[in-house]
Amino acid sequence: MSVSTSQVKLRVLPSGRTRILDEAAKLFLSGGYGDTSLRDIASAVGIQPASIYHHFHSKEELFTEILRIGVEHTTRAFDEVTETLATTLRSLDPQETLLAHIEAHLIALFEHGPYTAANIVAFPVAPEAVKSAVVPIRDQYEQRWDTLLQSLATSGLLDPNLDVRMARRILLGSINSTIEWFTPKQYSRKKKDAQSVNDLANVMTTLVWKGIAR
Amino acid sequence: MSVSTSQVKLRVLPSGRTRILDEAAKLFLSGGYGDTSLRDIASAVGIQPASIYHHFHSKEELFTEILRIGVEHTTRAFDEVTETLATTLRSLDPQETLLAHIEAHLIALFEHGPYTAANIVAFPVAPEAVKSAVVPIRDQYEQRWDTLLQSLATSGLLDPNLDVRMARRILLGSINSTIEWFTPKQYSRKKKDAQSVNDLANVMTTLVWKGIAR
DNA sequence: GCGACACCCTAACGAACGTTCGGTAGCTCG
DNA sequence: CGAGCTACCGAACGTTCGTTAGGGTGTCGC
Repeated sequence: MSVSTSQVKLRVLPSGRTRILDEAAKLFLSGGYGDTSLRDIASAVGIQPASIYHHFHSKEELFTEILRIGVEHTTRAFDEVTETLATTLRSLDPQETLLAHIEAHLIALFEHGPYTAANIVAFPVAPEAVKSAVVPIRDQYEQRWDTLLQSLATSGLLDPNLDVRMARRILLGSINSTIEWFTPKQYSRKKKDAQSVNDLANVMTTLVWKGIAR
Repeated sequence: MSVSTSQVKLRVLPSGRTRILDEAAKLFLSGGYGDTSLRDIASAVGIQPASIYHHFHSKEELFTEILRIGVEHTTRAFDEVTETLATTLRSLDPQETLLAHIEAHLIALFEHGPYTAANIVAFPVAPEAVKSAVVPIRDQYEQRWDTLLQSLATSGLLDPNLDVRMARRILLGSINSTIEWFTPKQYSRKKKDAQSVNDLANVMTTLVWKGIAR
């Protein structure tokens, strides 16, 4: 008890800038860019609208930063999986590789919630200036998927008629759109159709790999 | 030449209300609900903002109507395919059935452009009142897909481990997300990767049916 | 030829918006 | 102790927003 309470709080609780980002991400996620005002964000954080300008130059910069963080989380998750798989000695089943990356993407989507999810629902209707700022780092992430799928293709593991870039877009599109209907087990209230992110990843991978046909 | 020019124009050109809907749909599609003002819409149509209120009670009603029309187009397209397939005497290949419905959905998405597309990109960040007004008719459409897939499942044509509702959600999610990257041949400027909606439907169907694995 | 109605106008309302400015409390460090 | 910095506040700015009120003009049925 010798450590002062204020010091502990400062370490544990998010600082001002992070608090703004967290609350803003939630609001942008549910209301988009135009319908979320800086006054909404400020009141969610418990500060005055003017105080936001101490941390960000403009509303657009704040929004761009949120999208950037979201992509960053996803990219890092992808790279960690790649690294883990590389250091694993056992031979790599291609379907397991796919599963690991799909799961990582889904975890980023549902676990780091608002930041990543905002990239799905709020990006398409974002101001042009925001879009063009985020597109380059989104491209970097998509490039990783292209590389992964291409390596599977050159190993002869994919349908040779498949357009890899097209397959990647459809694949990521289907994964991302789960944000609109899936609720992970731990957050769901009704136990009925509740499943874990892991379950979802398994279903998605099987579906992508083998299709829906018997 | 006995028919007066004005009469012909009145039949061919969209009337005031339709013009408003058309322009508004385009703007809502690219900017979402909050960032699209009635003044933007009015100036695109070439009228005054106040004139919109002669046709719609509020901005929300206008937006809701656009989303409603979009779903209506998609639903009608689905039903027309069902009817056509029913009156066709030859036996129905399940994959062809799927292809026909996927193609119909994609045509509605890219041909009736803004109305249907707005349901994909602008709906998730729409005001709650708008969402709850559109959800019931969206459900009706999704119900048709559930029925279709369920009939395939009970015929033993689908993977028995498959959750039909989940598969439908993933399937529709992947189809809908094409709106963010696909540009049909006739509209595309660069000939390189240009393909028709029909081509896209074929790729999607094969992918959904058999997966990406060789 | 005249009321009724559809359609669009000008003008303006109050509210909400992003943003700016000057100031202040508290902490750090010489 | 006091200069300097971080984090925030209160008040206000000019602008834009959705919406309303009231008026004008053309067309159509009677």
